[in-house]
Amino acid sequence: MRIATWNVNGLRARLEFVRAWLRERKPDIVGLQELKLTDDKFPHDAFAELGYFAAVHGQKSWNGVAILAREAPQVTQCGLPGQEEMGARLLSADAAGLSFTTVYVPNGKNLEHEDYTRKLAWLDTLTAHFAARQDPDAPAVLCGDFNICPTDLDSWNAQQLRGAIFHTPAERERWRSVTGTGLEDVWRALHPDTQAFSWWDYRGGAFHRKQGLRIDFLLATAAVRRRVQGAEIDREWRKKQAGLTASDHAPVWLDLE
DNA sequence: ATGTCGGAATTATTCCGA
Repeated sequence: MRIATWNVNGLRARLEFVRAWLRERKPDIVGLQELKLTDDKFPHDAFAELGYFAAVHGQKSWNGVAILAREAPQVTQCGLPGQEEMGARLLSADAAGLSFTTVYVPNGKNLEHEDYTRKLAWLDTLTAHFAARQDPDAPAVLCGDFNICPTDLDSWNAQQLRGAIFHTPAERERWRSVTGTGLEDVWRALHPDTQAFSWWDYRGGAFHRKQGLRIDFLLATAAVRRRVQGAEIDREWRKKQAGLTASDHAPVWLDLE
C-alpha cells in the first residue's frame, strides 16, 4: 500500500498534472494541500474516473485540503478545532485501516508578521489535538506541508537562513512537540544522512540550482512504522510534464506492507 | 532582477500570498 502527501498549489490549475501522477504512481491514499477552491468546485468525477473517492475541506482562493482513497474516506475531523479562523488546513479520515490526517500548516510569512505568532499557536493547537488521541498505538498518519525545516540538513543553505522563517528555534521546538506525540518522520528515519528537498521556489531557477527545503512530511505511529518498506520524495514530479506546469512541491510517499 | 506561479478582482492589469 502506498500513501502520499502533496501540496499541489491550486487543484484547478494542477488537475491534469495530478491525474497523470496518480496513473503513474498509483498511490492508495493521498493527502492534498493548497487546493485553493471551495468544496463545490472539487472535481470528484475526475478522480472517480481513476478509481479514487475524495473527502474535502476547501475554501475560496486559499488553503484547502483533501484526502483521496480507493474507498470513500470516513471523515473524523474537518478543521483544527479552535483554529478555524486560520483557514481550511486540517482534515482527518479513516481510510484503508489508517487514521489519516493531512495538514497545511500556516506559512508565517516572516518573523515580524503577526502570522508568524499565529503559526506557532496553530502548531501548539495541533500538538494538543494529537496528544489527546484515544489510542496512541493505533495506526495513524499525519502528513502534509509543515512549512518547517526540522534540522539544518533539511535546508539548502542553513547557515545563511539560520533564524529565518521555517528555520527558527521556536518552529523547530513545535516540530519536536508534534513528533513527540508518537509520530516519526518516516522519510528521515529511512534516510538519516541524506539531504533532499520537497519544495523549491518557482523564482530564480531554484529547482535547477538545488535551492530547496524539505518541509513536506509523512509522520507515522509505531504501528505504521513497522510496516514501512520504503519512502521517497518524488522529485521527478517537480518537473514540467508534457507541457503541464508542476507544483512548487514534490509529492512524498511511503510504501507499507 | 524581489527573476514565478495561482487566484481574485475586474476585464489585461494589478494585488496578494506563497
